[in-house]
Amino acid sequence: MDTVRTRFAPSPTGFMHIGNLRTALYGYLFAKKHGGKFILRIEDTDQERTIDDAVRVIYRTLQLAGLQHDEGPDTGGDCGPYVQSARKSIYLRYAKELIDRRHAYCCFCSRERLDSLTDESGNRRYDKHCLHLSQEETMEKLAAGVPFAVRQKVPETGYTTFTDLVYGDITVENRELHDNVLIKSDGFPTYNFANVVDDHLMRISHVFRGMEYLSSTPNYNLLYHAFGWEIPQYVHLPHIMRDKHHKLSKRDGDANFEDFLNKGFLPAAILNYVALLGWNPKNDTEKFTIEELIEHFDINGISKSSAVFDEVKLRWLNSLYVKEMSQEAFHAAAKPCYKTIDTPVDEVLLSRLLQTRIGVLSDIPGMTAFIDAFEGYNLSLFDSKDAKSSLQLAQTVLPAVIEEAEKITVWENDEIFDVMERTSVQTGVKKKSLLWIVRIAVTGQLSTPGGASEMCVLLGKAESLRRLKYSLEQVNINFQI
RNA sequence: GGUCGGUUCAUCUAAGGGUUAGGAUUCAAGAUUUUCAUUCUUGCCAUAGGGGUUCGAAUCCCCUACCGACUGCCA
Repeated sequence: MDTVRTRFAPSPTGFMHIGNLRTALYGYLFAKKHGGKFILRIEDTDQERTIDDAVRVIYRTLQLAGLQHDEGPDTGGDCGPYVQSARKSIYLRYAKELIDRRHAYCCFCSRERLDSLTDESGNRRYDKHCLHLSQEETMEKLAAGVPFAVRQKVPETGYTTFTDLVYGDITVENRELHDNVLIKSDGFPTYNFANVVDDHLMRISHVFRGMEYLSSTPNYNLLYHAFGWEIPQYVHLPHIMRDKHHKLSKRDGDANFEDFLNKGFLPAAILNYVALLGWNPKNDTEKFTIEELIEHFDINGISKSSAVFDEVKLRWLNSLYVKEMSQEAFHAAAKPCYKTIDTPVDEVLLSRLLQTRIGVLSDIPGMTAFIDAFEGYNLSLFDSKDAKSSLQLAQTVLPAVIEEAEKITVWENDEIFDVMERTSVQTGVKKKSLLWIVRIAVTGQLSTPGGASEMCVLLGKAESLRRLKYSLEQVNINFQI
Protein backbone atom coordinates (compact mmCIF):
# COMPACT_ATOMS: atom_id res chain seq x y z
CA MET A 1 0.00 0.00 0.00
CA ASP A 2 1.21 3.47 -0.80
CA THR A 3 2.30 5.77 1.94
CA VAL A 4 -0.52 7.58 3.65
CA ARG A 5 -0.20 11.33 3.36
CA THR A 6 -2.95 13.60 4.63
CA ARG A 7 -3.05 17.31 4.69
CA PHE A 8 -4.68 20.09 6.59
CA ALA A 9 -5.20 23.04 4.27
CA PRO A 10 -6.77 25.98 6.07
CA SER A 11 -7.11 29.41 4.60
CA PRO A 12 -5.75 32.09 6.89
CA THR A 13 -8.89 34.14 7.27
CA GLY A 14 -9.12 34.47 11.01
CA PHE A 15 -9.66 32.14 13.91
CA MET A 16 -9.51 28.41 13.76
CA HIS A 17 -12.93 27.08 14.35
CA ILE A 18 -13.82 23.80 15.93
CA GLY A 19 -15.00 22.24 12.68
CA ASN A 20 -11.65 22.99 11.07
CA LEU A 21 -9.89 21.62 14.08
CA ARG A 22 -11.77 18.37 13.74
CA THR A 23 -10.86 18.12 10.08
CA ALA A 24 -7.23 18.57 11.06
CA LEU A 25 -7.60 16.03 13.85
CA TYR A 26 -9.07 13.32 11.63
CA GLY A 27 -6.37 13.83 9.02
CA TYR A 28 -3.74 13.68 11.71
CA LEU A 29 -5.19 10.59 13.36
CA PHE A 30 -5.47 8.76 10.08
CA ALA A 31 -1.92 9.59 9.05
CA LYS A 32 -0.49 8.60 12.40
CA LYS A 33 -2.48 5.42 12.54
CA HIS A 34 -1.02 4.32 9.24
CA GLY A 35 2.49 5.53 9.86
CA GLY A 36 2.01 8.26 7.31
CA LYS A 37 2.67 11.96 7.14
CA PHE A 38 0.50 14.89 8.12
CA ILE A 39 1.08 17.98 6.03
CA LEU A 40 0.14 21.59 6.62
CA ARG A 41 -0.57 23.74 3.62
CA ILE A 42 -1.69 27.34 3.77
CA GLU A 43 -4.34 28.23 1.23
CA ASP A 44 -3.95 31.95 0.88
CA THR A 45 -5.06 32.41 -2.70
CA ASP A 46 -7.75 34.87 -1.78
CA GLN A 47 -5.70 37.97 -1.26
CA GLU A 48 -8.68 39.97 -0.08
CA ARG A 49 -9.56 37.67 2.76
CA THR A 50 -6.11 36.77 3.97
CA ILE A 51 -5.27 38.11 7.39
CA ASP A 52 -1.63 38.44 8.42
CA ASP A 53 -1.95 37.10 11.90
CA ALA A 54 -4.06 34.16 10.90
CA VAL A 55 -1.14 31.97 9.91
CA ARG A 56 0.28 32.36 13.38
CA VAL A 57 -3.10 31.40 14.83
CA ILE A 58 -2.97 28.21 12.77
CA TYR A 59 0.49 27.27 14.01
CA ARG A 60 -0.47 28.08 17.56
CA THR A 61 -3.67 26.07 17.44
CA LEU A 62 -2.01 23.04 15.94
CA GLN A 63 0.69 23.22 18.53
CA LEU A 64 -1.67 23.63 21.48
CA ALA A 65 -3.79 20.81 20.15
CA GLY A 66 -0.73 18.64 19.81
CA LEU A 67 -1.29 18.02 16.12
CA GLN A 68 2.24 18.41 14.90
CA HIS A 69 2.63 18.39 11.15
CA ASP A 70 5.48 16.59 9.48
CA GLU A 71 5.72 18.98 6.58
CA GLY A 72 4.65 22.57 6.28
CA PRO A 73 5.78 26.13 5.71
CA ASP A 74 7.64 26.25 9.00
CA THR A 75 8.92 22.69 9.14
CA GLY A 76 9.84 22.25 5.50
CA GLY A 77 9.61 19.07 3.43
CA ASP A 78 10.34 18.06 -0.13
CA CYS A 79 7.01 19.21 -1.59
CA GLY A 80 7.37 22.88 -0.83
CA PRO A 81 6.64 25.63 -0.87
CA TYR A 82 3.67 24.90 1.41
CA VAL A 83 2.07 28.28 1.01
CA GLN A 84 -0.05 28.61 -2.08
CA SER A 85 0.78 32.23 -2.77
CA ALA A 86 4.38 31.10 -3.21
CA ARG A 87 3.36 28.53 -5.81
CA LYS A 88 1.80 30.85 -8.38
CA SER A 89 4.15 29.90 -11.19
CA ILE A 90 3.40 26.22 -10.64
CA TYR A 91 -0.33 26.72 -11.11
CA LEU A 92 0.24 28.85 -14.17
CA ARG A 93 2.37 26.16 -15.71
CA TYR A 94 -0.28 23.51 -15.16
CA ALA A 95 -3.05 25.79 -16.35
CA LYS A 96 -1.11 26.29 -19.56
CA GLU A 97 -0.84 22.55 -19.97
CA LEU A 98 -4.58 22.21 -19.54
CA ILE A 99 -5.24 24.90 -22.14
CA ASP A 100 -2.92 23.15 -24.57
CA ARG A 101 -4.81 19.95 -24.04
CA ARG A 102 -8.12 21.74 -24.59
CA HIS A 103 -9.37 21.06 -21.08
CA ALA A 104 -9.31 24.73 -20.20
CA TYR A 105 -9.65 28.03 -21.97
CA CYS A 106 -9.12 31.73 -21.52
CA CYS A 107 -12.17 33.75 -20.58
CA PHE A 108 -12.20 37.47 -21.27
CA CYS A 109 -15.70 38.19 -20.08
CA SER A 110 -16.14 41.28 -17.97
CA ARG A 111 -17.81 41.31 -14.57
CA GLU A 112 -20.67 43.15 -16.16
CA ARG A 113 -21.22 40.48 -18.75
CA LEU A 114 -20.98 37.79 -16.11
CA ASP A 115 -23.50 39.64 -13.95
CA SER A 116 -25.88 39.90 -16.88
CA LEU A 117 -26.02 36.12 -16.95
CA THR A 118 -27.83 36.04 -13.64
CA ASP A 119 -31.30 34.55 -13.94
CA GLU A 120 -34.48 35.58 -12.12
CA SER A 121 -33.80 33.32 -9.15
CA GLY A 122 -30.42 34.97 -8.60
CA ASN A 123 -28.36 32.15 -10.05
CA ARG A 124 -25.68 32.46 -12.59
CA ARG A 125 -24.27 29.94 -14.96
CA TYR A 126 -21.48 30.77 -17.36
CA ASP A 127 -22.60 30.37 -20.96
CA LYS A 128 -19.22 29.21 -22.27
CA HIS A 129 -19.06 32.33 -24.37
CA CYS A 130 -15.26 32.43 -24.56
CA LEU A 131 -15.00 28.71 -25.22
CA HIS A 132 -16.29 29.49 -28.68
CA LEU A 133 -13.75 32.17 -29.42
CA SER A 134 -11.54 31.34 -32.34
CA GLN A 135 -7.82 30.89 -31.93
CA GLU A 136 -7.30 34.26 -33.63
CA GLU A 137 -9.76 36.10 -31.45
CA THR A 138 -8.11 34.71 -28.36
CA MET A 139 -4.65 35.68 -29.54
CA GLU A 140 -5.84 39.16 -30.39
CA LYS A 141 -7.32 39.75 -26.96
CA LEU A 142 -4.27 38.35 -25.29
CA ALA A 143 -2.05 40.62 -27.34
CA ALA A 144 -4.26 43.58 -26.55
CA GLY A 145 -3.84 42.89 -22.88
CA VAL A 146 -7.48 42.22 -22.11
CA PRO A 147 -7.67 40.79 -18.58
CA PHE A 148 -8.63 37.15 -18.55
CA ALA A 149 -9.32 34.20 -16.34
CA VAL A 150 -8.73 30.56 -17.15
CA ARG A 151 -11.78 28.34 -17.06
CA GLN A 152 -12.11 24.62 -16.80
CA LYS A 153 -13.81 23.10 -19.84
CA VAL A 154 -16.37 20.69 -18.52
CA PRO A 155 -17.88 18.09 -20.89
CA GLU A 156 -21.45 18.89 -21.86
CA THR A 157 -22.61 15.30 -21.84
CA GLY A 158 -22.03 12.21 -19.83
CA TYR A 159 -21.66 11.55 -16.14
CA THR A 160 -18.94 11.83 -13.58
CA THR A 161 -18.79 9.44 -10.66
CA PHE A 162 -16.51 9.58 -7.69
CA THR A 163 -16.16 7.51 -4.59
CA ASP A 164 -16.10 8.98 -1.15
CA LEU A 165 -15.02 6.83 1.77
CA VAL A 166 -17.81 8.25 3.93
CA TYR A 167 -20.63 8.94 1.49
CA GLY A 168 -20.04 6.18 -1.03
CA ASP A 169 -20.38 6.56 -4.79
CA ILE A 170 -21.81 9.82 -6.04
CA THR A 171 -22.75 10.42 -9.65
CA VAL A 172 -23.66 13.68 -11.32
CA GLU A 173 -24.49 14.66 -14.85
CA ASN A 174 -21.71 16.67 -16.45
CA ARG A 175 -24.24 19.17 -17.77
CA GLU A 176 -24.92 20.20 -14.17
CA LEU A 177 -21.29 21.17 -13.74
CA HIS A 178 -19.92 24.64 -14.35
CA ASP A 179 -16.89 25.84 -16.26
CA ASN A 180 -15.22 26.94 -13.05
CA VAL A 181 -12.53 29.54 -12.99
CA LEU A 182 -9.13 27.94 -12.45
CA ILE A 183 -6.90 31.00 -12.61
CA LYS A 184 -8.30 34.36 -11.59
CA SER A 185 -7.50 37.47 -13.55
CA ASP A 186 -5.11 38.50 -10.80
CA GLY A 187 -3.00 35.48 -11.65
CA PHE A 188 -3.88 33.58 -8.51
CA PRO A 189 -5.42 30.13 -8.75
CA THR A 190 -8.81 29.41 -7.23
CA TYR A 191 -9.16 26.79 -4.53
CA ASN A 192 -10.78 24.63 -7.18
CA PHE A 193 -7.56 24.44 -9.12
CA ALA A 194 -4.89 24.83 -6.47
CA ASN A 195 -6.15 22.01 -4.28
CA VAL A 196 -6.01 19.57 -7.18
CA VAL A 197 -2.55 20.58 -8.31
CA ASP A 198 -1.18 20.67 -4.78
CA ASP A 199 -2.75 17.46 -3.58
CA HIS A 200 -1.21 15.73 -6.55
CA LEU A 201 2.20 17.35 -6.28
CA MET A 202 2.30 16.79 -2.54
CA ARG A 203 1.33 13.17 -3.12
CA ILE A 204 -1.69 13.38 -0.81
CA SER A 205 -3.28 9.95 -0.50
CA HIS A 206 -6.41 10.84 1.47
CA VAL A 207 -8.21 14.13 1.22
CA PHE A 208 -10.08 15.00 4.45
CA ARG A 209 -12.32 18.03 4.16
CA GLY A 210 -15.78 19.35 4.92
CA MET A 211 -18.73 18.01 2.99
CA GLU A 212 -19.34 21.40 1.41
CA TYR A 213 -16.81 20.23 -1.18
CA LEU A 214 -18.87 17.21 -2.10
CA SER A 215 -20.60 19.02 -4.92
CA SER A 216 -17.44 20.36 -6.48
CA THR A 217 -15.57 17.10 -6.31
CA PRO A 218 -16.76 15.98 -9.77
CA ASN A 219 -15.01 19.04 -11.17
CA TYR A 220 -11.84 18.00 -9.41
CA ASN A 221 -12.05 14.49 -10.76
CA LEU A 222 -12.40 15.88 -14.24
CA LEU A 223 -9.20 17.82 -13.66
CA TYR A 224 -7.35 14.77 -12.40
CA HIS A 225 -8.49 12.90 -15.50
CA ALA A 226 -7.47 15.74 -17.77
CA PHE A 227 -3.97 15.63 -16.31
CA GLY A 228 -3.93 11.88 -16.23
CA TRP A 229 -3.25 11.94 -12.51
CA GLU A 230 -4.24 9.38 -9.95
CA ILE A 231 -7.26 10.40 -7.90
CA PRO A 232 -6.78 10.53 -4.13
CA GLN A 233 -9.16 8.88 -1.68
CA TYR A 234 -11.83 11.32 -0.60
CA VAL A 235 -13.03 11.57 2.97
CA HIS A 236 -15.71 14.21 3.25
CA LEU A 237 -16.79 15.10 6.74
CA PRO A 238 -20.28 16.04 7.97
CA HIS A 239 -20.66 19.50 9.42
CA ILE A 240 -20.61 20.45 13.05
CA MET A 241 -23.64 22.57 13.81
CA ARG A 242 -24.32 25.26 16.38
CA ASP A 243 -27.93 24.15 16.39
CA LYS A 244 -30.24 22.31 14.07
CA HIS A 245 -30.06 25.06 11.47
CA HIS A 246 -26.69 26.75 11.72
CA LYS A 247 -23.21 25.57 11.10
CA LEU A 248 -20.69 26.52 13.71
CA SER A 249 -19.40 29.78 12.34
CA LYS A 250 -16.49 32.05 12.99
CA ARG A 251 -18.89 34.85 13.74
CA ASP A 252 -20.11 33.12 16.88
CA GLY A 253 -16.82 33.77 18.55
CA ASP A 254 -17.27 30.89 20.94
CA ALA A 255 -16.84 28.47 18.10
CA ASN A 256 -13.11 28.76 18.00
CA PHE A 257 -10.51 26.75 19.75
CA GLU A 258 -8.77 29.63 21.47
CA ASP A 259 -11.99 30.85 23.01
CA PHE A 260 -12.62 27.47 24.54
CA LEU A 261 -9.09 27.52 25.86
CA ASN A 262 -9.70 30.95 27.35
CA LYS A 263 -12.83 29.66 29.01
CA GLY A 264 -10.67 27.12 30.75
CA PHE A 265 -11.35 24.01 28.72
CA LEU A 266 -8.38 21.68 28.45
CA PRO A 267 -6.99 21.05 24.96
CA ALA A 268 -7.08 17.29 25.46
CA ALA A 269 -10.75 17.45 26.47
CA ILE A 270 -11.69 19.59 23.49
CA LEU A 271 -9.92 17.26 21.10
CA ASN A 272 -11.50 14.24 22.74
CA TYR A 273 -14.95 15.76 22.50
CA VAL A 274 -14.56 16.95 18.95
CA ALA A 275 -13.22 13.56 17.85
CA LEU A 276 -16.51 12.02 18.93
CA LEU A 277 -18.64 14.49 16.97
CA GLY A 278 -19.24 12.60 13.80
CA TRP A 279 -17.14 9.60 14.57
CA ASN A 280 -17.73 6.65 16.86
CA PRO A 281 -15.14 4.15 18.03
CA LYS A 282 -17.51 1.17 17.83
CA ASN A 283 -17.53 0.68 21.57
CA ASP A 284 -18.91 2.61 24.52
CA THR A 285 -15.72 4.37 25.46
CA GLU A 286 -15.94 8.14 25.55
CA LYS A 287 -12.68 9.20 27.05
CA PHE A 288 -9.68 8.92 24.81
CA THR A 289 -6.14 10.19 24.93
CA ILE A 290 -4.73 11.28 21.62
CA GLU A 291 -2.74 8.05 21.44
CA GLU A 292 -5.89 6.03 21.98
CA LEU A 293 -7.64 8.03 19.30
CA ILE A 294 -4.85 7.20 16.89
CA GLU A 295 -5.17 3.56 17.78
CA HIS A 296 -8.93 3.40 17.34
CA PHE A 297 -9.53 5.85 14.54
CA ASP A 298 -11.24 4.35 11.54
CA ILE A 299 -12.96 6.00 8.58
CA ASN A 300 -15.77 3.45 8.85
CA GLY A 301 -16.85 5.10 12.07
CA ILE A 302 -17.41 8.48 10.48
CA SER A 303 -21.07 9.34 10.17
CA LYS A 304 -22.82 11.02 7.27
CA SER A 305 -25.08 13.33 9.17
CA SER A 306 -24.13 16.56 10.86
CA ALA A 307 -23.74 16.88 14.62
CA VAL A 308 -24.79 19.63 16.98
CA PHE A 309 -22.03 20.91 19.21
CA ASP A 310 -23.08 20.43 22.83
CA GLU A 311 -21.10 22.50 25.28
CA VAL A 312 -22.83 20.81 28.22
CA LYS A 313 -21.34 17.49 27.27
CA LEU A 314 -17.98 19.07 26.62
CA ARG A 315 -18.13 20.43 30.17
CA TRP A 316 -18.76 16.97 31.50
CA LEU A 317 -15.86 15.51 29.57
CA ASN A 318 -13.66 18.39 30.64
CA SER A 319 -14.53 17.79 34.28
CA LEU A 320 -13.24 14.25 33.90
CA TYR A 321 -9.92 15.62 32.75
CA VAL A 322 -9.88 18.17 35.55
CA LYS A 323 -10.43 15.47 38.15
CA GLU A 324 -7.58 13.36 36.97
CA MET A 325 -5.05 16.18 37.13
CA SER A 326 -2.57 16.03 39.98
CA GLN A 327 -3.37 18.44 42.82
CA GLU A 328 -0.25 20.40 41.97
CA ALA A 329 -1.13 20.70 38.32
CA PHE A 330 -4.67 21.74 39.11
CA HIS A 331 -3.51 24.30 41.61
CA ALA A 332 -1.11 25.78 39.08
CA ALA A 333 -3.89 25.97 36.50
CA ALA A 334 -6.43 27.42 38.91
CA LYS A 335 -4.13 29.98 40.51
CA PRO A 336 -4.60 32.71 37.92
CA CYS A 337 -8.32 32.62 38.65
CA TYR A 338 -7.65 33.61 42.25
CA LYS A 339 -6.03 36.89 41.26
CA THR A 340 -9.32 38.72 41.50
CA ILE A 341 -10.01 37.53 45.04
CA ASP A 342 -9.12 40.31 47.49
CA THR A 343 -9.65 38.49 50.77
CA PRO A 344 -6.68 36.35 51.69
CA VAL A 345 -7.60 32.66 51.81
CA ASP A 346 -5.75 29.36 51.83
CA GLU A 347 -5.41 28.90 48.08
CA VAL A 348 -4.11 25.38 48.27
CA LEU A 349 -7.13 24.35 50.29
CA LEU A 350 -9.37 26.18 47.85
CA SER A 351 -7.85 24.35 44.91
CA ARG A 352 -8.28 21.02 46.61
CA LEU A 353 -11.96 21.76 47.19
CA LEU A 354 -12.56 23.15 43.74
CA GLN A 355 -10.97 20.37 41.74
CA THR A 356 -13.85 17.92 42.03
CA ARG A 357 -16.50 20.58 41.75
CA ILE A 358 -15.93 22.44 38.52
CA GLY A 359 -16.56 21.64 34.90
CA VAL A 360 -14.21 24.30 33.58
CA LEU A 361 -11.70 26.66 35.10
CA SER A 362 -13.94 29.59 34.26
CA ASP A 363 -16.44 28.28 36.82
CA ILE A 364 -14.06 29.38 39.55
CA PRO A 365 -14.93 33.10 39.76
CA GLY A 366 -18.60 32.28 40.21
CA MET A 367 -17.93 29.63 42.77
CA THR A 368 -15.60 31.81 44.82
CA ALA A 369 -17.54 35.05 44.53
CA PHE A 370 -18.82 34.69 48.08
CA ILE A 371 -15.35 35.13 49.51
CA ASP A 372 -15.31 38.85 48.70
CA ALA A 373 -18.97 39.61 48.20
CA PHE A 374 -21.21 38.14 50.83
CA GLU A 375 -23.80 40.61 52.06
CA GLY A 376 -27.23 40.90 50.54
CA TYR A 377 -27.83 37.39 49.36
CA ASN A 378 -31.23 35.91 48.75
CA LEU A 379 -32.70 34.46 51.95
CA SER A 380 -34.76 31.93 50.04
CA LEU A 381 -31.57 29.91 49.75
CA PHE A 382 -32.32 28.61 53.24
CA ASP A 383 -35.27 26.75 51.84
CA SER A 384 -34.29 23.27 50.79
CA LYS A 385 -36.61 20.34 50.44
CA ASP A 386 -33.69 18.00 50.24
CA ALA A 387 -31.99 19.17 53.43
CA LYS A 388 -35.33 19.71 55.12
CA SER A 389 -34.40 23.27 55.78
CA SER A 390 -36.27 26.54 55.74
CA LEU A 391 -35.84 30.19 56.60
CA GLN A 392 -37.94 29.62 59.68
CA LEU A 393 -35.66 26.82 60.80
CA ALA A 394 -32.60 29.00 60.21
CA GLN A 395 -34.03 31.57 62.56
CA THR A 396 -34.54 29.11 65.37
CA VAL A 397 -31.28 27.27 64.94
CA LEU A 398 -28.69 29.94 64.14
CA PRO A 399 -28.46 31.38 67.70
CA ALA A 400 -27.57 27.97 69.10
CA VAL A 401 -24.99 27.36 66.40
CA ILE A 402 -23.37 30.70 67.07
CA GLU A 403 -23.28 30.09 70.79
CA GLU A 404 -21.64 26.70 70.43
CA ALA A 405 -19.23 27.90 67.77
CA GLU A 406 -17.98 30.71 69.90
CA LYS A 407 -16.92 28.25 72.57
CA ILE A 408 -14.42 26.29 70.51
CA THR A 409 -10.82 27.31 70.05
CA VAL A 410 -9.66 24.88 67.40
CA TRP A 411 -11.33 25.82 64.13
CA GLU A 412 -11.04 22.71 62.00
CA ASN A 413 -13.47 20.31 60.32
CA ASP A 414 -13.80 17.89 63.20
CA GLU A 415 -14.37 20.60 65.75
CA ILE A 416 -16.93 22.30 63.60
CA PHE A 417 -18.76 19.01 63.20
CA ASP A 418 -18.74 18.70 66.98
CA VAL A 419 -20.45 22.05 67.16
CA MET A 420 -23.10 20.75 64.79
CA GLU A 421 -23.47 17.60 66.79
CA ARG A 422 -24.07 19.50 70.02
CA THR A 423 -26.44 21.91 68.36
CA SER A 424 -28.30 19.04 66.84
CA VAL A 425 -28.76 17.37 70.20
CA GLN A 426 -29.81 20.68 71.75
CA THR A 427 -32.35 21.65 69.16
CA GLY A 428 -33.43 18.25 67.90
CA VAL A 429 -32.76 19.37 64.33
CA LYS A 430 -31.02 16.98 61.97
CA LYS A 431 -27.37 17.64 61.33
CA LYS A 432 -27.91 17.66 57.59
CA SER A 433 -30.32 20.55 57.96
CA LEU A 434 -27.94 22.42 60.23
CA LEU A 435 -25.11 21.98 57.79
CA TRP A 436 -27.24 23.32 54.99
CA ILE A 437 -28.18 26.36 57.01
CA VAL A 438 -24.62 27.06 58.10
CA ARG A 439 -23.26 26.68 54.60
CA ILE A 440 -25.78 29.17 53.28
CA ALA A 441 -25.30 31.46 56.27
CA VAL A 442 -21.56 31.78 55.74
CA THR A 443 -21.53 31.90 51.94
CA GLY A 444 -24.88 33.20 50.79
CA GLN A 445 -24.41 30.98 47.78
CA LEU A 446 -26.22 27.89 46.52
CA SER A 447 -23.27 26.30 44.85
CA THR A 448 -20.07 26.41 46.89
CA PRO A 449 -16.59 24.92 46.68
CA GLY A 450 -17.27 22.71 49.66
CA GLY A 451 -19.61 21.77 52.48
CA ALA A 452 -20.44 23.82 55.57
CA SER A 453 -17.46 22.85 57.67
CA GLU A 454 -15.03 23.34 54.81
CA MET A 455 -16.42 26.78 54.07
CA CYS A 456 -16.07 27.73 57.72
CA VAL A 457 -12.48 26.54 57.78
CA LEU A 458 -11.74 28.43 54.60
CA LEU A 459 -13.17 31.64 55.98
CA GLY A 460 -11.68 31.32 59.46
CA LYS A 461 -13.42 31.53 62.81
CA ALA A 462 -13.76 35.28 63.10
CA GLU A 463 -15.18 35.78 59.63
CA SER A 464 -17.42 32.73 59.91
CA LEU A 465 -18.92 34.00 63.14
CA ARG A 466 -19.34 37.46 61.74
CA ARG A 467 -21.24 35.99 58.80
CA LEU A 468 -23.37 33.72 60.96
CA LYS A 469 -24.40 36.72 63.04
CA TYR A 470 -25.07 38.83 59.99
CA SER A 471 -27.22 36.09 58.51
CA LEU A 472 -29.18 35.66 61.74
CA GLU A 473 -29.78 39.39 61.75
CA GLN A 474 -31.05 39.32 58.19
CA VAL A 475 -33.34 36.42 58.93
CA ASN A 476 -34.75 38.21 61.95
CA ILE A 477 -35.33 41.38 59.98
CA ASN A 478 -37.15 39.34 57.40
CA PHE A 479 -39.59 38.03 59.96
CA GLN A 480 -40.18 41.44 61.57
CA ILE A 481 -41.44 42.91 58.34
C1' G B 1 -35.57 27.00 -8.62
C1' G B 2 -31.79 23.04 -9.89
C1' U B 3 -28.13 19.38 -8.28
C1' C B 4 -26.07 16.50 -4.40
C1' G B 5 -26.30 14.72 0.55
C1' G B 6 -28.74 13.74 5.18
C1' U B 7 -32.98 12.24 8.88
C1' U B 8 -32.73 6.85 15.75
C1' C B 9 -34.25 9.92 22.82
C1' A B 10 -33.53 17.38 23.99
C1' U B 11 -28.06 16.45 22.47
C1' C B 12 -23.71 12.92 20.84
C1' U B 13 -24.42 8.09 19.12
C1' A B 14 -24.92 1.98 18.83
C1' A B 15 -27.86 -1.77 16.50
C1' G B 16 -24.55 -3.17 8.63
C1' G B 17 -33.23 -7.98 8.14
C1' G B 18 -34.68 -11.24 13.77
C1' U B 19 -32.63 -7.32 20.76
C1' U B 20 -37.74 -5.38 25.78
C1' A B 21 -34.03 -0.33 19.93
C1' G B 22 -28.19 -0.24 23.64
C1' G B 23 -24.63 3.49 25.73
C1' A B 24 -23.34 8.69 27.04
C1' U B 25 -24.62 13.91 28.36
C1' U B 26 -28.77 16.68 30.34
C1' C B 27 -32.99 16.20 33.59
C1' A B 28 -35.65 13.58 37.75
C1' A B 29 -35.76 10.20 41.98
C1' G B 30 -33.13 7.31 45.57
C1' A B 31 -28.48 5.58 48.05
C1' U B 32 -23.59 6.70 49.81
C1' U B 33 -20.89 10.88 51.69
C1' U B 34 -21.23 13.61 59.52
C1' U B 35 -22.14 18.90 54.98
C1' C B 36 -21.94 21.20 48.98
C1' A B 37 -19.95 18.42 45.14
C1' U B 38 -18.10 13.65 43.80
C1' U B 39 -19.52 8.46 43.39
C1' C B 40 -23.35 4.68 42.81
C1' U B 41 -28.39 2.89 41.51
C1' U B 42 -32.90 3.66 39.15
C1' G B 43 -36.09 6.34 36.06
C1' C B 44 -37.85 9.68 31.87
C1' C B 45 -37.11 10.29 26.67
C1' A B 46 -36.18 8.17 19.93
C1' U B 47 -36.36 4.98 14.66
C1' A B 48 -39.88 11.99 10.32
C1' G B 49 -44.58 10.25 7.53
C1' G B 50 -46.69 6.94 3.84
C1' G B 51 -46.30 2.90 0.66
C1' G B 52 -43.87 -1.53 -0.83
C1' U B 53 -40.18 -6.18 -0.59
C1' U B 54 -40.00 -9.99 3.41
C1' C B 55 -42.23 -15.07 7.75
C1' G B 56 -39.83 -10.70 9.85
C1' A B 57 -37.61 -3.73 8.40
C1' A B 58 -34.52 1.53 12.27
C1' U B 59 -31.83 -1.42 8.63
C1' C B 60 -33.48 -2.84 1.47
C1' C B 61 -36.69 -0.07 -2.55
C1' C B 62 -40.14 4.05 -3.88
C1' C B 63 -42.83 8.56 -2.71
C1' U B 64 -43.62 12.75 0.56
C1' A B 65 -41.91 16.03 4.32
C1' C B 66 -38.13 18.42 6.70
C1' C B 67 -32.85 19.84 7.23
C1' G B 68 -28.15 21.00 5.05
C1' A B 69 -24.46 21.91 1.27
C1' C B 70 -23.42 23.64 -3.51
C1' U B 71 -25.19 26.63 -7.42
C1' G B 72 -18.73 33.04 -7.03
C1' C B 73 -12.66 35.40 -10.63
C1' C B 74 -14.68 32.46 -1.54
C1' A B 75 -12.64 28.33 0.30
